[in-house]
Amino acid sequence: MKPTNDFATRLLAWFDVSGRHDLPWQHPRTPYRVWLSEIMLQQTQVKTAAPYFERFVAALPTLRDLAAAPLDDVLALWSGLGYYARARNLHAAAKLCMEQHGGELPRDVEALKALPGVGRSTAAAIASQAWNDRHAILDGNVKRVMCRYHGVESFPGLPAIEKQLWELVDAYVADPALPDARMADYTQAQMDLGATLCTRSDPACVLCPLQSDCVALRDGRVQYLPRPRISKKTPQKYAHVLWAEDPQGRILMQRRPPTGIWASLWTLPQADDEPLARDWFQTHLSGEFAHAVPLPAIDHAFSHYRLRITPLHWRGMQLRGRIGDNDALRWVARDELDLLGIPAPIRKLLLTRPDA
DNA sequence: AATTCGGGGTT
DNA sequence: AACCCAGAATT
Repeated sequence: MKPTNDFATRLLAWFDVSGRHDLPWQHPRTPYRVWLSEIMLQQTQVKTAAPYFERFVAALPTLRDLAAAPLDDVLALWSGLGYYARARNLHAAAKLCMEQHGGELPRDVEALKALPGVGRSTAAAIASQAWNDRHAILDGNVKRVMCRYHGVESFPGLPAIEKQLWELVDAYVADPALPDARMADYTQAQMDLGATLCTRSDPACVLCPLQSDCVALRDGRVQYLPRPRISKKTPQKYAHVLWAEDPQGRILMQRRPPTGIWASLWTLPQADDEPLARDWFQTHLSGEFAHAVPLPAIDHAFSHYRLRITPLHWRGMQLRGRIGDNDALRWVARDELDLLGIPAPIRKLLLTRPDA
């Protein structure tokens, strides 16, 4: 626990030679693009987020554009990326910046943390990368590096351990040998070290600039640190979805409620079991429920439960009465699907073409 | 302090 | 199958 060595100096020297200098959000590196990238990269790998980032900034190049866009457009750009609260928070934060910060991101970590979707680490990442301000991050990469470098033998997600890790990174970032002008590089260097060298499995310790005083390497503990969280098995849940097409081949889509899983996204009408699916059908549609064509079940895994989705398909359906022309239930043509935020497994299902 | 939010990739 | 990943908000 001696943050008085040349941690930052060695890390920056390594970064200059071996860091990542061509990530999409680095050219140009504007506050808006840094912010967007940090939100997209929460619990998401660079390789996954990169194409979404390119598409997003092409459609909404500035914070002003984002604030002015309909939420449905933002969710459509996020569709398939997961953790959709990030998209809703991003949109709300953009509007807040328009009203309270003159259309710009605030250059202040406390104001950044007050934005929805921005916590302590993300605020520090934005401030350091956008303006070279002196703030320490503590993301998954830094936690892994710190646990190994200091030989932390407890799961880093525990509040007490996390507090200890924050104290460590705060001490390192206060090193006078770390120049103000290099704070953006320092933050990027830590993430690059964790993502490309000090990886979860099979880290390249032989190439590491910190190998001379890494506790885990010294003690042969690298492959055991950081310790994993205590696992518990995830429950199995079930859902029946109703895929109804009208005579024009349009699909009946329903907007999910603003809270819970897939909040505010568009999906097929869904029920917990088949009797409830029948009830929904008979309330909303005219036709014969028993004429449903069952399609193969889809197994989808979330982080905290597994979901088996059983689709039922009908053609030539129409709604009862006048229900349907509203913001939560409507017929959608196939070529309009790209304009909606749709969960990945439902989008994948709709792209298959059920047989006659 | 524990749970809730996705989806893709790795092992 | 289990686990992880540039975490934050909610309860």
